[in-house]
Amino acid sequence: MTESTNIFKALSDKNRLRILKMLQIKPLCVCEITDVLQLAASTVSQHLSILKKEGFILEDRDGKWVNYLINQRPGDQRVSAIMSQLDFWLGDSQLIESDKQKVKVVDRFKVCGI
Amino acid sequence: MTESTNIFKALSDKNRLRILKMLQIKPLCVCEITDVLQLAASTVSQHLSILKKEGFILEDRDGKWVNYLINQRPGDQRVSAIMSQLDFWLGDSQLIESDKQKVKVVDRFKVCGI
DNA sequence: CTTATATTTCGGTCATCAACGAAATGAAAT
DNA sequence: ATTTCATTTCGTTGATGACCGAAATATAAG
Repeated sequence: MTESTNIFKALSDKNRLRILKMLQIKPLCVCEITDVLQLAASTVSQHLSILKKEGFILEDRDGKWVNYLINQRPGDQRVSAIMSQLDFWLGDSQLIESDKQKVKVVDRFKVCGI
Repeated sequence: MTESTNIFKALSDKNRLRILKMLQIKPLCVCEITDVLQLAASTVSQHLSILKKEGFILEDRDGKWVNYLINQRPGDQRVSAIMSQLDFWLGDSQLIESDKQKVKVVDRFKVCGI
């Protein structure tokens, strides 16, 4: 009996919304996201697993890295609806802007393995 | 410093979604909602206050009753967007259908003051 | 094969939230 | 004014969730 998950619950966490916005810039690996959000890698991994389970993102292993990226063809129409207008749902905050800047310059060879 | 509330958080609770669906049938007072959801009146009151704060619903006092109803002109565009297609966001479950039936026959003069 | 790095899983802590009953408030009826 | 009923507010409890560090896993490099 697959309990139908509430799609809003996956989006009720601010850091998960931040991750979605970051991935709209470009695919990122866990440690890059960790560096921007300043959270433990295990925490970020948990958030990513929730977003993946709901169909918002996909993972793509590349050697020892796992890249996460926006799912361009989600099975759930509601997911497409939200992702196509994420700015509308989110509103642009100072924090999101700051994340964007960091994502643009983040370099996994510098921030990983610290 | 009005902390911008996450609109998804207000919708992340199943019982609050049930309430919104019920109010789409007709305005209801607290004890009617209490009767359908089978929750304590204080709990229902709390849910209603959250939905009201986010602009989903309005209250309209009528003597000793307080009727709650869908806000037809929400200030927040996201609220209108969700409410105009609530079925799309929610999906129709067995539980929601059952709530609808109960709402149609509920009578405040019978269920209140028990 | 061993080491190093990236990630996930696990176990635990702390904060948040839904739920309740009791007490307080609001509004009518007696 | 007092009682009655609907609702809200308050204080508490139990469940859920975000977070962390440590241990386990996966992959690449030496």
